[in-house]
Amino acid sequence: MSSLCKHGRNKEAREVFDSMSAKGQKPDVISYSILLHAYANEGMMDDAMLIFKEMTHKEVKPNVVTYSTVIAVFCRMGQLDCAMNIFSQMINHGIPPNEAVYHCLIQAFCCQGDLVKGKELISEMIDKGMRPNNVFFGSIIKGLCRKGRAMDAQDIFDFIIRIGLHPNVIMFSSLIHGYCLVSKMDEAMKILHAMKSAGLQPNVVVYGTLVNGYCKTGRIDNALSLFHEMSLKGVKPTNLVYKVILGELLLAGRVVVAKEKFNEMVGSGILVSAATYNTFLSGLCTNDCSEEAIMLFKKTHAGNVKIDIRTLDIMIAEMFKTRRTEEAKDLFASISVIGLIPSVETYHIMMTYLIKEGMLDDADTVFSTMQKTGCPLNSRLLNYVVRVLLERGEIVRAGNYLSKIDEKNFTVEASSIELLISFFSKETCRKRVELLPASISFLWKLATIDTSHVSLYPPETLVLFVMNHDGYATVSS
DNA sequence: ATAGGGTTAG
Repeated sequence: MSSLCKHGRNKEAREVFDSMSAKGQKPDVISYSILLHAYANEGMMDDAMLIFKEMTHKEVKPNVVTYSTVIAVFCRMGQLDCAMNIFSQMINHGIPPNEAVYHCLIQAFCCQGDLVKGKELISEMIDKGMRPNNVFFGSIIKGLCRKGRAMDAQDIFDFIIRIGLHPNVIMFSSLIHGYCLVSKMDEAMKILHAMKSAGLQPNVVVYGTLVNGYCKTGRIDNALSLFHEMSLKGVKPTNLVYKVILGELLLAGRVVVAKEKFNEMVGSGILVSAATYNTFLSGLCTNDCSEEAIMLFKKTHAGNVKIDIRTLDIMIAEMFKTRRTEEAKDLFASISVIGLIPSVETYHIMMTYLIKEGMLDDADTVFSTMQKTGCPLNSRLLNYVVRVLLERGEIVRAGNYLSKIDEKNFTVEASSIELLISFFSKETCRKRVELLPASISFLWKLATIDTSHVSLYPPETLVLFVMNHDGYATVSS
């Protein structure tokens, strides 16, 4: 039964359980507890409670594990009063609660109830001779911090120091993270100092948390100085810390420093993830350093720098933007050679730029390749393609992609409709409306009626056309 | 069989 439950096969476990009863065997406390726990784990709280009730009927005495599981069930459902009832019940039945039971309750009271009651229970368990450890408190502090309750986490933190425990690096970093989450960077820094005073050496997670916190609050120079302090202390920044700081530097337009940091990272020999590399490359591009990005990309293929499909997306787009159409096409062609798979985004970039370059047949070829490879089509791509085609006056091709939208039951986005309307409002283009697929061509009349928010078309079929505020057009009759 | 630590994710 135990192994069945472990593999999520609760139904079979239940069958084993039932067959035991059928054979006249009386399931023991452990069997009941296993089943109870399995149900609780799957969120089937009602079934779990039925098992618990069944035990009392069959006169199987719940033990500490059974109670603990039931208490956990109530705590998870946020029914703390019920949890406390079970807690009293077990004490009345002469079963002393253990650490697991206290942990459940304390965690629940601290994170979703009364902090004072939580602390009361902590004192109670200490009085009973149990020594809650750092792991135990760590999860409570994390739970509070996750909810943005850094001050309450601090309260518990101070409390455990008062009762003579020594928080470790992990607990300090949890609390620091808690303050970072609510943008209280000064408080977070106080904790860093407290940590140093306690004789603990901040590690890369602590520094990384703070660097990230400073970045997210726009205090990039503070982030940089911590970054510096970290290196001085011999704490090696990880790829992720670099990613955070590079992203932020480039967002702030600090290209020179970003380049320094990038070179430093590559030079240090750590593995540079594709995500970090992409952050750097796209940051360069948004800071008008496309040429540099392209040069870098061409030389950094090997070594400790990883690439992924997103890297190629960025570079293909950049090559188009810098009029390197052939190189863009070559790069696209090389994707499968490198062993990567183009994403919808890749196809999106290829098609829209090819159309903008007037290479319409190439764009169609890319589209059919996409269909052949089974890459899932999305509405955004089709709408985008329709718009760039319309902008070039390519009605027939736009019509083809509009039919695809229809076929797939996607929505024609409001901006696509707007473009259709403004295109066909031009006297010279009006007649070309018949080049559109029938399902779409009705739109041209809209242009002559009303292009604002609500229009009625055509009067004889009463079709209501509404431009939603979320940017989608809906047509209903 | 019960509770059960940390930072950044296009």
